[in-house]
Amino acid sequence: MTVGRPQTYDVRMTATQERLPLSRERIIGAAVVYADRHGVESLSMRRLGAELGVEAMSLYNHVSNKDEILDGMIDDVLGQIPIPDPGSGWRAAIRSTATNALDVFATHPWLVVLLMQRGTYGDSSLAFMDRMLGLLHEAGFSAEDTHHSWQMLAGHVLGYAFHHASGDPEATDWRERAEQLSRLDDRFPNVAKIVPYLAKCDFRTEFDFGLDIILDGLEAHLGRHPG
Amino acid sequence: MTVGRPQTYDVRMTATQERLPLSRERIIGAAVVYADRHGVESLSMRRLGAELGVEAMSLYNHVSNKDEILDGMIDDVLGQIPIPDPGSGWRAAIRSTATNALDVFATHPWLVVLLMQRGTYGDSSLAFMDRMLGLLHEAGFSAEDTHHSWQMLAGHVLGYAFHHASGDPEATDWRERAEQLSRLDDRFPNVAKIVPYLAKCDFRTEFDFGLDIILDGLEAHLGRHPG
DNA sequence: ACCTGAACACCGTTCAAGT
DNA sequence: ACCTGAACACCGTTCAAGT
Repeated sequence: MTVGRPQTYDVRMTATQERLPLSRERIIGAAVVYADRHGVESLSMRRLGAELGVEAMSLYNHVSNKDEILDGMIDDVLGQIPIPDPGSGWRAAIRSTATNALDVFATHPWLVVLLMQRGTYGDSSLAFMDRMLGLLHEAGFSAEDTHHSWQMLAGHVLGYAFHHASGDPEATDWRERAEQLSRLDDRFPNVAKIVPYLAKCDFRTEFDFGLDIILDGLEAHLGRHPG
Repeated sequence: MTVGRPQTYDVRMTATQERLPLSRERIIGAAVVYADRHGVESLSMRRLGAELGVEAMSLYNHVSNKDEILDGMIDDVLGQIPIPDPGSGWRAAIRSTATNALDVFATHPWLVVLLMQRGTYGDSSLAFMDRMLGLLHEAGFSAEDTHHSWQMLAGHVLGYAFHHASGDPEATDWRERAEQLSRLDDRFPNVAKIVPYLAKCDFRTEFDFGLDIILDGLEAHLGRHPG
């Protein structure tokens, strides 16, 4: 906070020194950081302004809407998903991209919330989708099967991202939840039976289990219906 | 509205006649209807009160929170998913249940939003989950694989429900979106390529395509790793 | 016992006013 | 050109007051 503070006692000086000029990027960046820390639901123009040392209304000089900030946040983190390397074969490329995408969803749990609120047809979503579709089409899938495969893979990632993000972030974690569930032996016996696996099982091994089944299925389908 | 209205000109009389006594069920029922019609995001205590011909504050006599209403809505619609018939084999039972679940998500697009906000470990969610886990376990899956399979199926359903619910409900539908997308030929060529299939393809055939791949994969896995 | 009006602490957003 | 205070129409929720 006080790092780089100039040696002067003029309060206005230090204030202006510490306050970089506002900009669209700085606002969106601050919004991402805020949402990572406190969740999107508590992100408000007033609070975001305070975070930037500025009144809420100042934000409207660089951004026309709260929605524009939200869309910007989506673009920001979706852009971080690495571009797949098609050289190593479609299956490996798809697999690593799905994993990378899940990583982004895991580090920014608000992403899946915003995608639902704001839709999945923003520019960065489309760009990402386009690369994946291209990969599948080049692999030999027909146009229709390319679409089906994409939907399936997207469904898998979104489903897991959803599951990971669901519930309020302040709430109990997996282990605590498992404790609660185990008390419900008689009401939900089958749930109780898998609680030990809930507790020990890694989220990502689950994801990979399903991902491999999907990839196996798609590969087999491609063999039977080459484009 | 005016059905069964008594033949009197006393305004207060007709008002009290038309207004059934408030109750938790009536409030939650009205909330479901309101959300179906106008979306959850615009559901407020004041508006819900108005819908019931009552002031917003009256609701607090039958419900302690807005959150209690939201949880009640989830319970209400999840309870509608028919219980699977295990007699016809696990695969058929799972398949029909997944389809029935998707139907519920499709008729109540707000459900996936609320599940994300409120978490997936409410009573009705657990009850549904317990039945599915039981089905899989009886089919011969190990406890661990039962869990994996459930997660995968839930991921598929939630992923598609998510995709169906994403974007604001007032927005353009599939065909209009496809029109917009087709204008982006040069920026997103691969997206443009599958637009015709987007437009004509039924949401549910997509879902079934993926569901069958998942079921095939699980069946094969069960053959290799019987519980 | 149930309903209500006023109030409180919040929202997003507009707009005229300041520098 | 950028920032701000006051204001508007909304939130969920509380509470004392009405019947």
